[in-house]
Amino acid sequence: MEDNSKYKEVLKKEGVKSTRHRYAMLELLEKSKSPLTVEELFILLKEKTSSINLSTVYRTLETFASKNLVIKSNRVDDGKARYELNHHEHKHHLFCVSCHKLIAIEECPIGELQQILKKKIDFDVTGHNLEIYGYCHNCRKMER
Amino acid sequence: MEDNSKYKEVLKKEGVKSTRHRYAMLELLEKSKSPLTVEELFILLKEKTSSINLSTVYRTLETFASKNLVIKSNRVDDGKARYELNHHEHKHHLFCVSCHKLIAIEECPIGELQQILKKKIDFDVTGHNLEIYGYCHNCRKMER
DNA sequence: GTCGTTGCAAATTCTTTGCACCTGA
DNA sequence: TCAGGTGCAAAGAATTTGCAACGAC
Repeated sequence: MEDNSKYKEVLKKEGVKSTRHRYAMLELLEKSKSPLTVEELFILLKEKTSSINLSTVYRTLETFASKNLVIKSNRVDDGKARYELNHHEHKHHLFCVSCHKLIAIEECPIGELQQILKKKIDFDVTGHNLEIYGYCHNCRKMER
Repeated sequence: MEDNSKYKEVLKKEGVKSTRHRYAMLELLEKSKSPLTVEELFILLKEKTSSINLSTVYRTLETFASKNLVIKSNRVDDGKARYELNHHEHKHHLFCVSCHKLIAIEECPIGELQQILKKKIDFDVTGHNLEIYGYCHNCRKMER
């Protein structure tokens, strides 16, 4: 028996119904180390739960996004939207332009710049968005 | 008679053929103050040149992007890719969330991070994109 | 003449929608 | 009960592709 009380509470707070599909989606998104495409999440859901429809995944993700439970991004340039749980924490991702893998990193080089901007031009940074492109370890090996 | 010699040279350097469609595309992209969707560019092209096919626009933009003549981005969350001329200048922008002013800055905090990523996880950075949000000098004053 | 480029139509891929049925509150 | 959630099939939108004709070099 899984403990879905945490998710149940979250969903209730947002005024949407609790269903096993939604628990599963939140759980998978929470587990995932990087943003998932709808397709990826759909496949994981089919493995995890009995059955689910693609439209349901799309619709539910849209619902979640409108409640700010998840963050939708089109950052990666392959025409697929990606969703991640809104942890309200700070993380950036590396995107491998060869294999399309996303790698989360803890490093954030903005902090220092933030101070500089404040001093230099009195600009008060409230947020930022950083995307880094390149070749991951594996693809670098293959390119050699 | 238009002077396309500039574009001709660029195209030749990249080893692709020079055509009037391509001149028109480069010119329109150069004129545009903001990245264009394929559709937008297509409409402008139809006004400008006699006729052109949508697939040609798609194919040519892809060619240009692969030669780094243009930059493709999916920043805007409407499922449409946008293209802008690659001016090869490295600059970031501060975006004031209050007055919507864009401020260009020279500072770039990525260089150091790039080295770290290479050493730490053998990730080879080829590009990045940084957007910084906040309140500019003027709007800060008003907030006080 | 050759090979890259283009037009056209059809195919693909990602996403959305209409409608009937189902289910949680 | 009953409004919101879901499945299914079909529609829609953005983008890609196959192929024949065309045009730059």
